[in-house]
Amino acid sequence: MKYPIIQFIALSDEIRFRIVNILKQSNSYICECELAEILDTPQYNISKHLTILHNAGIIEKRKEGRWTFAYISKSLDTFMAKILDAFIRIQGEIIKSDIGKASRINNCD
Amino acid sequence: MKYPIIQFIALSDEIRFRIVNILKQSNSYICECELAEILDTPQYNISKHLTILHNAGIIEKRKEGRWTFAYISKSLDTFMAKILDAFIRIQGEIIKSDIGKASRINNCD
DNA sequence: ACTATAATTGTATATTTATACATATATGCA
DNA sequence: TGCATATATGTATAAATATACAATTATAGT
Repeated sequence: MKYPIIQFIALSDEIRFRIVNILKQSNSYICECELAEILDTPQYNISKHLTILHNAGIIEKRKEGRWTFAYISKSLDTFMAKILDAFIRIQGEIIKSDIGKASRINNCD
Repeated sequence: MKYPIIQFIALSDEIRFRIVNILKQSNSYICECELAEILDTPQYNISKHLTILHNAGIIEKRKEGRWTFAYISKSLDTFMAKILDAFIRIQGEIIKSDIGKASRINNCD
């Protein structure tokens, strides 16, 4: 792939976009199993989507015991963070849901 | 589709991303046949991709005689324009090509 | 060691998407 | 009218992607 569209590909799937939205809006790191519950999809599905998001540099993973927590990449280029900020803010009306269902959430830092 | 990912889908294809890149960097409107030449792909392919980009609100079309000129949507939400600006600028090193091949180009306004 | 939970990975299937091909429409000009 | 150019569209195929299923690894607690 010659052109840098990997981030757009990563965000062009509804489940992946919702994952990013949840992580961004909650400003937390959330474990995989929790995402599976919130998004009502099998855990292996989340696992594969997280890999795609991670390869695009959008999220990071942190393993703690049995859990793998995902969070928005801190080393994410500023521009990409701004893109996500702007996009989520502007489209906010439509994507307000998904937040508030999570219990196994930790604040970042 | 519940979540607003239509723009990401539109930009997640290499040919479509290159079309947008060409239109943005040239700041012009370019006819479909020219895009087909530049991108070395059949005309019907460009036609279908332009439809997808148009439906996502990213480009507009203007018909003049036999030609259909495409250009970056002027009514495009500011945030989306900024997203594209930022993305293309930052990734610029990789996507400098494609520009300069076009002959049937008109300046916007 | 055993069990339960969380995550990962490989493969197979289903779905989606892009492309190829054929054809149709529309315009401009001789 | 006839012909060339530019675009659009319907359908079929090929390619890519997401999902389902099965099996495996890893960790924590009993």
